[in-house]
Parts: sequence; C-alpha cells; structure tokens
Amino acid sequence: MAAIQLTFPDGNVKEYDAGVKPIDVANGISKSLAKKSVSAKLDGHYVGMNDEIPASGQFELITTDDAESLDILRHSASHLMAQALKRIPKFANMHFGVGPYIENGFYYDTDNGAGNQVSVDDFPEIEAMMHKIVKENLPILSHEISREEALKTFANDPYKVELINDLPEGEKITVAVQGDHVELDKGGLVPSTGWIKHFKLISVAGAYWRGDSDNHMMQRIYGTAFWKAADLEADLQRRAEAKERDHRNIGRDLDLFFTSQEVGSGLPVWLPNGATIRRQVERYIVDKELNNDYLHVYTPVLSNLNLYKTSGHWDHYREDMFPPMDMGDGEYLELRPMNCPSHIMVYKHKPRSYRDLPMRVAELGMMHRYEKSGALTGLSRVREMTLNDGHTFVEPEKLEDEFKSILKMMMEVYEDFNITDYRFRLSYRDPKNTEKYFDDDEMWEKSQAQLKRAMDDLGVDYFEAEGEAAFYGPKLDVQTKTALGGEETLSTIQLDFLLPERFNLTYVGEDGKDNHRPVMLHRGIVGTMERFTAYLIEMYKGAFPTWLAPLQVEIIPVNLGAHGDYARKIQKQLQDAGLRAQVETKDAKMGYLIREAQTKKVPYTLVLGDEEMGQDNVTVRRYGQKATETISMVDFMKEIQADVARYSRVD
RNA sequence: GCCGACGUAGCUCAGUUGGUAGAGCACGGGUAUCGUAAACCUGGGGUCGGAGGUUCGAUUCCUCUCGUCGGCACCA
Repeated sequence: MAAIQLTFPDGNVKEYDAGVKPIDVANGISKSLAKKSVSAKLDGHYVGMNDEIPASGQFELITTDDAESLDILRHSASHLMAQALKRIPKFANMHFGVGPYIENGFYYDTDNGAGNQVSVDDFPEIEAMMHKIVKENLPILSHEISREEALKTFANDPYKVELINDLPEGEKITVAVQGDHVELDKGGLVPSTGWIKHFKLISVAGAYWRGDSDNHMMQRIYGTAFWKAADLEADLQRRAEAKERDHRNIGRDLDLFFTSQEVGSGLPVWLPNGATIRRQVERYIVDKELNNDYLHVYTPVLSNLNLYKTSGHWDHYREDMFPPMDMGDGEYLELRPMNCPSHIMVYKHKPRSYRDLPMRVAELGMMHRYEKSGALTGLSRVREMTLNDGHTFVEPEKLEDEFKSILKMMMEVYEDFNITDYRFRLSYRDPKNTEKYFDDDEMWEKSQAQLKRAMDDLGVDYFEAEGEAAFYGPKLDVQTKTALGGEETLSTIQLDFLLPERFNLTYVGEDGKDNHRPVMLHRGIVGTMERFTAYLIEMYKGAFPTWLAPLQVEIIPVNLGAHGDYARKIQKQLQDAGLRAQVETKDAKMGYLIREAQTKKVPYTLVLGDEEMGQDNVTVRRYGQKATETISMVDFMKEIQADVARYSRVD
C-alpha cells in the first residue's frame, strides 16, 4: 500500500494509505476538527470529501475557521436550493444556469418558462423543502465524468449543455451528486447536505443568461447562508438596517430632495436642506481647486452637436444622449452629456505655450444623460447632474507628475470628508473587445503602463480591471460602496491621448515650434454633486458634521414670549459668525421640540430660559448625547467655530 | 432597455365574494405656557398613478401606459 502524506490545518503531517477518503481523514483526526472540516483540496484543487485520495499529492483540509469555508457553504446552499426546486412539482421541469457563491451569499439562475416564474411567495415552500433535504443529510459525492456522459446527464438542461459544449477539449468535467440531484461542478462543497443549516432566500430578480443583454432573461434567486444561526440573524438585521441608511429614505425624512413624476424621472429637486449640503461641498471643492491652480470657468450646458461628433461621444454614446434639437437652419444643438469638449474649447481659445502648461480648467459642469429608465436611482443615477469636472492639459513628459498631484489632492479631499472605505481600480480596455475603444494598440499599452507605474511609484494599493476604461483611454477609478452594498465610482482620473488629436490641440514648445501635442487628464474629485451627496448621506446616516449640516443650531426658547428676544439675539450672533441657526417658534412642549431637533439630527440644540438669559449663557445639547451643559455664549461660539473649522479648512 | 414586484392623503400603511375610502404622523384652528425624545380637543385634505375596456356600478377584474423598488444590462 502506498502511503500519502497529509498536512492538517494545525500543521501536523500524518501518513495515510492511498484510497482513504477526506471525510474519514477528518473524522480520524479529532472530533473537533472533524466538525470543522468542510472541504478538501489536493494540489490546490477541490476534491470531494467522500472521494478516495490518490497516492500522491499535497492534501489540505479546509475548516470552518477558514474564510473560504463560507464560500463553500454558500456554493453548497445554491445546489441545495436547486435540488429543492426540482422536488417541487411546479418547478420540476425548471432549467438551471449557473449557481455560484457571491460576496454576501449565493444565487442560482433559473428558467421555469414564461408565465411560471418563481416569486418570493414561493420562498417558504422552497425553504421548507431545503430543510427537508438537510435533514436527509445526503452525502455530496464528487467525481469526474466523460463529456458524453455529461451531455447525457444534462440532456434536459439546455443551459448546462451549452456550458459543457463550451468547455475546451480535454478539460476535466466533474459533477457533484447529492441523492437524486446532479450538478455540473468544479468542487468546493460541504461533505453532505446536513452541513447546510442556516440559510435564507432573499430575493428574485431578472438576469441575462451569461450576462449578455442579447440573451434570454432568467430568474436569479438570491439567498445567503451561514454556519451559525446568530450570524444569519445578524446578516438579515444588517440588510434591514441598510435600508434605513439608504439616501432615498433619509433624503425624504430630512427634506433634502425629492423626485416627482411631474418634474420627470431622474430629475431630482434639491430642497433647501439638501441644497445647503451641496452648496457647502461646492464651495469647499472650488476653493480647494483654486488653491491648486485650477482655472474655474462657466461653459454652456447646450452646445453645437458637432462638438460631440468631433469628440466621438456622439458615435459612442448616442443612445444615452438627449436627442439633438433641430434649429431648422442646419444647426443642431445638444444638451451636453459631458464637459470635456467645452473645456477643450477654453484651451483652444488662444495659442498656448509650454509655459502655460499644465493648464487646469475646472467647472461645476451641469450635464444631461438619457440614462436608461431601469438605471435611475435616487440621487446616485440621474439624468441631470453636475460634475466637479476638471481637465488638465499637460506636456506628455509631465503626465505622471500631474497624475500624482491630482491623486494627492483627491486623497486630501477624502481625508477632509472622512472617507476611508474605498479602493482604487485601474481600468483598462477589454483586450477581447477592442472595437469599443479608440484603435491604437501602442497608445493603450503605453498609457496603461504609465498609469500602473505612477500608482506603483506612489505605493498605493489598487486592483486592475479590464473592460472598464473610457473609449479614449485608461483611468483610475475610486470605488466606494453604497448603503445597500453596491459598488460605484466616486472619483476618477482618466488619461486621454485621443481628444487632443481629434480637436487638434497644440502648444508652442521650448523649441519654438507650435506643433506639440498636449495630453489631457480628465478628473472628477468629488464626482457629481448628486452621487457625492448621496454618498455623504449614507456615510453619515444623515447626521452630518457641523460644517455640512443644513441646520447647525436649533434654538428653543423655554417660553416664546418671555425668552424669544433673547433667542433671536443668540441667533443673530451665530448668523453673524456665518452659522446656520434657527429659533423654534412652534408653540409646543419642550420635549416635543427636543425630539424633533434630534430626529432631524441637528448638531447643536440650545435651550434658553430664565436660567440662561441673565448670564448670557446657553444650555447646549449636542446631537446624539442626552447630557446637557450650560455654558457662556462666548464658550459655545468658540466650540462651534472650532467644530466647523476643523472640517472646512482648505489648504 | 429587460425580468419580476409594487403604486390608496404630504409620509407610513389598513381596506376580499365589485356598491365611489380609513388610521397614525404631518398640516390648520383652539385650550394649556410647559426646562430636554411625542400635551389635549378639533378641522381640512384623496378623480385609490394615468388612459381605455368589462359591468347597472370598478380602488377592487382585464388591457395598455407612466412611475417606483429589487436585480440584470448600460455607465463618457
């Protein structure tokens, strides 16, 4: 008998006879480890827990202590769900696509034919069937089969057949068998269905087969699973709380903005409170840019359509642009979908010299995009938006320096807003789909390498993504998470060698020749005011830092008649100092007014009565605290000014 | 745009064999003038998203349409 060396999670190495099964190995070690072992890998590839181990190779057990085990559990849960569905008569003939684990759970793409879709109302029945199969504790067996066998096994599942046919010739095909259910599967599963105890189906939604909108749409059933009941409970709790954090809900509760059918879809109206937050952000970022040698301009939201034909945007994004306005004399005007051509016109207005470069043009530029109806979401995806836009025109050899200086400014801004949860994405073109992009392989190779080099020089962490570039060049995107877990781009820096060509931009070099071509950098630091505000709302859960808060100080006179004048005097002092303060004139009990100030998340609430009036004092209650403190107005003024100054510095 | 669900007062939501609607909060009026998370009384407010159809009669059933939500696709 050949002996095989097995390395265990605790580092121990033991010898076993070949032919032993991982599940026996796990059981043989110790009771505690056996309970924790969920899957096994041989030479880095998953093997079934119930399969025999061959005579050679490096073997490792994966236990519930490993983060990977949660993926294995969820992957197994998706199979469990598929098996349950097949056992329910009305889903007996359901076809299945793919059923992977994802970040917060798993899904399975299903197709039960038109008119027979799965609905959330079916979830209890499906879950009950899943629990039944868990009780049966069916062993999950994994083994290799031939292509012919595979095609025979899945003959009734056209999606699976397509997947099998797409596997390269010679590729190993493995299946996972649990009782009467067979899955096309690469492995990474729990030993038996009894391991999957704590799960919940979450939602059902449409999804194109293989992610292609030309393909048939399937029903994607989402679920999640955990090892412990408490973890599942906590996760469901988190999902519920995320809704409270959703900027659309807070926006309504705090009167920040609204959208209405009368105004139009994707066209939010900013109410005074939301407008204040936005104004603060706008003042901040414009000041910041002016201090970084940006030239702020105003350019029209409406321009000649030819501008976008020249830039190439018309060709690439016509579907998502508002239709041109035919002015009747051969001229077509277009609501601009982006600001670059406008800023290019600023550059082109006069001959430029290398001494003028880098030239940084910036604007809070309003633009319009006809986003598809299904994409519209609150403030984060809209049809009219104002971008904190900027374009730098730079000598090619200074490109990396300029890139780094923009990134530096971006990180300073993030610090001022306390934004810490983000990651950098280097967005390259999709090498398999190059017709979407400007056709110049050398340019792409070079600029993508430049981008990467600049990031490496700075020693900043990033990840790379193919197919995320703009048509004119690669970019650095800053990816953040929304309350509901979606990822979106907040800021971006884009390299552009194309538009300077298209618009024939030049500058006079040191050599006196006027045929030098600048490079362009497109950048948005806080992105669009809409999306950035949405992000801030969710990040702060509506409890804004004082410098951003719509109302900073709520003043409550104990008795409006007796203390109203004093309240208005205090308000005046605060307003003269540039602060946003309001005297509450509603004739209600104090408890009511305090409650209102707290639910509106006002940073400071002042209560003024006999005890304060004589001594020029205020009694202050800070947001989120129950405690109150009576201090002099002078001290309060110092406190709030320090509070505001801490965030609103521009350097 | 696609698949599914939903659309009743400003907001959150009730409203079943089809007989033109109700609560709480909010808002207006009144009483009380109150020291840190909801005083009490009272009033107004709805073409039940819109259009068409079936019916003696539609918030309810059907069709279309607009919008919202969950995803997918898209995102310069």
